[in-house]
Amino acid sequence: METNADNVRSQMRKGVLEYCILCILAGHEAYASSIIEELKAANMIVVEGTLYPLLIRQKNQGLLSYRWEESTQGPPRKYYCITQKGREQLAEMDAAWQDMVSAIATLKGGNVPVQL
Amino acid sequence: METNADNVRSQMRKGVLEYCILCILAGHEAYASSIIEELKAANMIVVEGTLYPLLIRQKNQGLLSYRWEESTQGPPRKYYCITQKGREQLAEMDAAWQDMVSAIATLKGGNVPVQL
DNA sequence: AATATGTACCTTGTATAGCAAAGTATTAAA
DNA sequence: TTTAATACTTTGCTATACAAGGTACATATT
Repeated sequence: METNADNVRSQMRKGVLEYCILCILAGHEAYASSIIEELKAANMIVVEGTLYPLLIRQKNQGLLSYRWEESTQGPPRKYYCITQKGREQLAEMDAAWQDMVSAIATLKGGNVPVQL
Repeated sequence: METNADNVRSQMRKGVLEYCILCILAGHEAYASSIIEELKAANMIVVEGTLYPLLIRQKNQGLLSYRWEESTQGPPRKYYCITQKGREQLAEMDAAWQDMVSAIATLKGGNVPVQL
C-alpha cells in the first residue's frame, strides 16, 4: 500500500534524481545496484525501473560513460563514471538546486502579500 | 529559444511547485496572477498553463478553496486559500522537502564509495 | 546433470507534471 | 466599435517515475 507520505516524496523528487546521480558519480564510479544502495542510505528510495532508463538517458546525452567489470560474485557490472560534459551539467544543476532552495526559503519566510 | 539552464531548472522543479503553492497560500490568500508574480519574485518562473491546472487539482483534492472577488481593474478574481487538509498536506511536504535537502547534502558530502 | 538462488541488467505500459499555444470572458480606454 | 489589458481555461505534447515482468550469468544444492 502506498501512503500519502510516499506519494508526496515521489512527486517532490521528480527531476531531482538526475541531479542525485551526477552528485554520486562526481565522487566515484558506481554501478546501478550500488547507486540504489547509496540513495537508500540517503533516504532517497529509487527502484530499478526508474534508475536504469535514467542512466541510459544520461549516457546518451554524453553526461556519463561506462565500462564493464567482472564481479567475483555474480554477473559482470556496468560501472558508470561522469564525463567532462557531465561535470558541466552538474555545475548548472548545482546552481539550479541552490536557486530552488533559496526560492522555497523566500516563500516560507515572506508572508507578505504582493500588492497589485 | 530554450537554454540548457532553463531546462535544468524546469526539470528540477517537477513536483515541487505544488509545495510552493501551499507555502504561499499558507501565508495569505491569493489569485493565480498574483501567485505567478510571487513565484517570479522568488526566481521560480511558472506559466499560466502550469499553474491553473495545478490550482484546480489541489482544489479538487480539498487542499484549497476559493471565492470570487470583484476587481477594480478587470474581470473578477478567484482568490484561493488553504484549507485544514491543505495545512496537513503542507506539513507532510515540509518533512519531505527537508528529507530531500538532507539527502542531497549527504550525497554531495559523502564521496565514499559503498563497499559491496 | 539439473535445479534453485542471488545478482545484475533491461523493457513495457501507465500515470502524472509542466509547458507551449490557443481560446474565452470581462473591463476600460481610444 | 475597436483595441488593449486582465484573468481564467483547455488541448496536445514531452518527459519523469513507477509497477511489473523479463533476460542473463554465476554459484550452490540436489
